[in-house]
Amino acid sequence: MTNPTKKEVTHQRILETAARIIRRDGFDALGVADVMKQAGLTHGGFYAHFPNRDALLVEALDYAKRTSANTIAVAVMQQLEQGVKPLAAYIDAYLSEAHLKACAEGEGCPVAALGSEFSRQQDGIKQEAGNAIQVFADKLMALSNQTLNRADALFLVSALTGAVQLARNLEDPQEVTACLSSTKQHLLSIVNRD
Amino acid sequence: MTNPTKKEVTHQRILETAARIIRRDGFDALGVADVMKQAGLTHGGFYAHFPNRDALLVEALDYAKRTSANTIAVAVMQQLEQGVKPLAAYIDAYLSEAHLKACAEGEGCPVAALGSEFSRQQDGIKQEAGNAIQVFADKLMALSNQTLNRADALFLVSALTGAVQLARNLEDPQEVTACLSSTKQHLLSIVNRD
DNA sequence: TGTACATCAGTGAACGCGCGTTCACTGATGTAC
DNA sequence: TGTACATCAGTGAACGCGCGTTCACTGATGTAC
Repeated sequence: MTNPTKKEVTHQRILETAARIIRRDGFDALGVADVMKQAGLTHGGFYAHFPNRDALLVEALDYAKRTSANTIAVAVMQQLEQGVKPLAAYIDAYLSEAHLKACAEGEGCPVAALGSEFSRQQDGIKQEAGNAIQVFADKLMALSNQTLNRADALFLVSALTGAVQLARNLEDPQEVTACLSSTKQHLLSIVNRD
Repeated sequence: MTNPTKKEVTHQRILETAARIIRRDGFDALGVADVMKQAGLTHGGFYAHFPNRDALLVEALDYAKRTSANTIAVAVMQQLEQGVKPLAAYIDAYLSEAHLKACAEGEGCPVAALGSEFSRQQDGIKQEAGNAIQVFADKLMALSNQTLNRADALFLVSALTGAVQLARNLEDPQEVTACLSSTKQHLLSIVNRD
């Protein structure tokens, strides 16, 4: 792990900016000039970092996948200290208002933020999306101490992402809470059956 | 119900085309010239039917909401004749490979097809989306003979749409089946607890 | 240590293209007498 | 029933604008001797 060059630092900053934009505004909303401007650069330099816009999208999704875990990890840690089981803690954190807010700001789970857009993107994005889902399912299985099988893990992924997405589309705050807590309750009761 | 004018017939055809495009390719992918061409017209005439592109998107989503039920209704009917309970039949049809295919062709449930895009669109779309979710939840409650409360109906909506979305993002056919059948199993067991 | 030159990272003007929108026009349908 | 005119539904050329991409250039950093 040698010191990163100036260019590598800039590259990371562009990625970080792009990862936020695609999660907050969607793939189509990302403009080359816009990303560069938000990263404090001018648009011309973009092609020294990426061959084209498509390549940035793929790298940005990968970056989002690798870093979005952090937001939730903090909340999980807090619960673990209180003796809550790891998987239950994760479910609780994923379905929290804090994660909902993070999503709106482009810092939440990319599967929830972009779930319905993956299938319309270039192959590279579809592959990254597939990988993100695998990683997500693997993490849930690991948190369950391997008591969860793959099919059930996929169910959990779909229920978690579906709930966050639906909650974001409800205007009434009471219904948002109802959707989140109802999902939390059902998933925990399934998970606690060991 | 008087005879529709020629213009009204054309208007419907544009809507039908647009409803398919937005569900198959997303809101951003809909181009005015493209819709008109697919509807057998030239782009110039568009503005005699809609004030602008945004207005078409809203009307098209409304149209999608009103008509997407048909695809599933057929499958539900078949099961009802075999004595399956209405809500169970609906869940089974919604999580079928047939519905997955319909989604890919722009004829499936708009909430599953566009779930992660609603929150980034104009207010009119957000309202239509909110309404589509309400209608969806109401339908599930009606099918359950009102044994389902609103919070649980919202959970079902999120789990159903989440599962279809996730299934569409999995490449491995075995995992697609695993995701769908695992969700089916869990939801039915929740629903059958009456 | 100082000078000359090469490389690096980023700038900003310019391009081509697609898309939403406008508008003058046309051919077909309907209405008045 | 036939003629004259108005309205309707759609056509296609043209516009302005934004966006992805290219490229000649610049100032800063590093290297050779």
